[in-house]
This record gives sequence, C-alpha cells and structure tokens, in this order.
Amino acid sequence: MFQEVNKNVTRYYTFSENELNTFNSLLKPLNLKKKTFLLQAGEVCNVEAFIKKGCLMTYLLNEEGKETVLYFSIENWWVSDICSFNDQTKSDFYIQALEDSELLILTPQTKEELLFKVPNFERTFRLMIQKNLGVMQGRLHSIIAKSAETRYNDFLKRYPSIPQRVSQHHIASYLGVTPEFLSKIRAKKAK
Amino acid sequence: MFQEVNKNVTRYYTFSENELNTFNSLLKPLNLKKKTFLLQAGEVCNVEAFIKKGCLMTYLLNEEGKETVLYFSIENWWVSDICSFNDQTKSDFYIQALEDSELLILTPQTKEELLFKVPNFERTFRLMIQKNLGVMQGRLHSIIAKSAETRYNDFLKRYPSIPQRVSQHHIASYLGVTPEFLSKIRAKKAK
DNA sequence: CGTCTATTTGAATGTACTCAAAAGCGGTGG
DNA sequence: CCACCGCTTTTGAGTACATTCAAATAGACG
Repeated sequence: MFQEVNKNVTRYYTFSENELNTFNSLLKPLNLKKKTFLLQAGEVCNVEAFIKKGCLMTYLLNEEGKETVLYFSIENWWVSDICSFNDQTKSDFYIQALEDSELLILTPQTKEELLFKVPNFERTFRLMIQKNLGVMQGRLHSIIAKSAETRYNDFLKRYPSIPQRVSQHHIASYLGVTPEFLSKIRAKKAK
Repeated sequence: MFQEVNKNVTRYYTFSENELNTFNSLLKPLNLKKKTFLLQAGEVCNVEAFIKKGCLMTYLLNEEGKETVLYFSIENWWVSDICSFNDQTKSDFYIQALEDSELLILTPQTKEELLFKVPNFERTFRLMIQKNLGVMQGRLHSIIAKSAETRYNDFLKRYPSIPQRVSQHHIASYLGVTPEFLSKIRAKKAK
C-alpha cells in the first residue's frame, strides 16, 4: 500500500520506520475514475496527492476556452495546486484523471499534523517543490528558445511513456502548439 | 542593514528577535558592480542572495548564443539558482547585475547552520519557493496562451518599475520575442 | 563632439495558426 | 463478424504573427 510513496519521500531524507508509519497513517486513499476531476477552477485545492496508479493532467482554460496543459502526472509523482492548497485561495487549475487512478492524499489538516509530528518532512516538501521549479524553468526556456519540433523531440525523449497514454490533443497543448501542427510535425518525422 | 530582509522573511512566519539575530549574523554582505556576474554557467551556485539594492537578471544561453531571461530581480527579492545551490551541481544560468547592487548572501554552509539553529526557516524557504513556482506557472501559461502584445501589457502592469531600469533587449528576451518585434509592439501602442 | 550601443523602421521570409474536410480508429450493437 | 457512430488524427489552403536581415535613427557616455 505505502511502499511506493515511502520510497518516494525517502529520496530526500531517510525517515525512520516510526516516522514513515506516522506519515502513512495520515494518508487517505482516493480513487478517481477516468475523466473525473481532482480539482476544478474556482475551487480551493484541498489535496496534495501521490499517484500510486494512473495518469492525470493539470490544465487551465483562458477566456476563449483554450486549454493549456501545465503538467502530466503519472505513477510516483505528486499532484496538487500547491499555491491554492497553501494559501487556501481559489485555484485557476483543473486537475483531471486521464485514466482510472489510485491516489494517496494529504489535506491541509493532515499535512500540518505531519509537519508537526515529523518536522523533517518540511525539508522533503521543500526539496520536492524545488525540483518542480527546476522543471518549470526548463520548460520556460524550451518554449522561449526552441522550435515546436525540438520541443516535441525533447518531450519524447524525456517522457517516453506519456505519448502512449495521452491524446495528441493534450500533448500539443502541453507543448504550446495546435493539434494540427503537432500532427504535421509527426508527419514530417515519419518520412 | 537588516531591516528589509527581516521584513521579507517575516512575511511567512513571525520570528523572534533572537531568531532574527541569528539569521542576520549568518548573512554576508556582497556588493556587485554593474555588469558583473553573481553566477556563470558551468559554475556551482554557492549563494542565495537577498537584494537590498540594485537589479539583476538570470538568463541562459543556448548553443547558438541566444539569450533567454528567466528572471529580473530587484530590491527585496531573493536570487539564486536554487537547484544548483542545493544539489551542488553545475548551473546552466548566468546571474548578472544590471545595476550596482548590494546583496546579503547565504552560502550552503550558513544556510544549513541557519536551518539547524532556526528550523522554522525551513518553512519560510519552502513558502518562498512555492511563490516562485506559482509565478513560473503563470509565465508558462501566458507564453503558451497569449500573444506577445498581451504579454507585454501584462508585464508593464505587473512590474511597472522594471522597464525603466532594464533595456528593451532584455525585456524582449524575458517576453520571448525579438527586440525588433517588441519595438513594433511599442510603436503600435504609441499611436 | 564623436563613438558606441540601443532602438526603430522596413521588406522579405518562416513558423505556426485557422478553418474545413477527409481519413483513421475504437467501441457497440445488430 | 461487420456496419455504423463518434472521436481523434491527418491533410490542405489560406492567413497571421513573429523572425531575420539590413539600414537608419536616437541616445548615452566619455
């Protein structure tokens, strides 16, 4: 049940068995059916979720209804709108299951309790966000400095399992191009 | 000397006078002349710097020498390559002073000492990075979903003091357009 | 005042978008 | 088992936003 999540948090700091037990006792399982939402824009995000199984995406809609995918999240990643979660402000994000998914969640209450009982988790969460920030810096660079074709190739190399699980429509949005144009990039690669 | 930085860290948690004294005793002043570097690509980032006065930019160069500005940083902000700092890995970034700047810096050693002596700083650093992540998410969204003209207007609204201090060349790079095209956007606005 | 750099302007070009239609693909029911 | 439906992906033509390159102009600094 908790094997994967324990392995995940132990990447940053070696917790004792006792500390891990405390951690595990505060996690709640949550199953999400495909196409259902973990969070919708306008709501406050009340979960920080570890993905045991499944695949989700985090996206926003602008005024004209155009979708922008910020993240795909799969097994052994965490997913949340951490800003909304932390400040208890309304989120701009939609977090939607792309497959039936099994999550383990923390709420603001259980997270506080965890940090109180095992203060070293504070560092773990900091390091997790730091990694995430590094990823976002890389994405911003790639979208500013690289062509759509290069971004697509980099994406395939970095996340080879995602394209098999996610529609091209969503990948295009993640890359910041239209589905039609992504299709043309693929056609060009094929020959 | 420490008034601004103490106000800055107190936004997230109310430290005691004692704790702030410990914090201040670990900060080292560093003055940077305009155009000099706090960090260059290939080096390990050994500073987390609070800006008392001045203006810096963080950018990367790609293979062809094209510059991408990730951040402008001014008074009362922190600047660092936090990933390089934390993992002690080589950075891809250049951090350069755009004006003569007065910084207060933490090193990996003094930061560890601070976290050891005042563990509540762990949370403060986490929240600072969280805010930063929120900013980056917003930028990624705007560059994917909005036109260059809109991005420029949003930038002016959000950071009205920056354009007066920074060349258009750099602003263009921050917005992800060429300097020539930014100039055309400005010409269009003017009439 | 002259030099160096930053900004503007213009023309030609390219990358990516829009809209429309066709083709492909997976699931469902007869 | 295959025919049909709905959804995703592909293809194509026309267009728009942004880039490149070159040259002119403006501004900053010694």
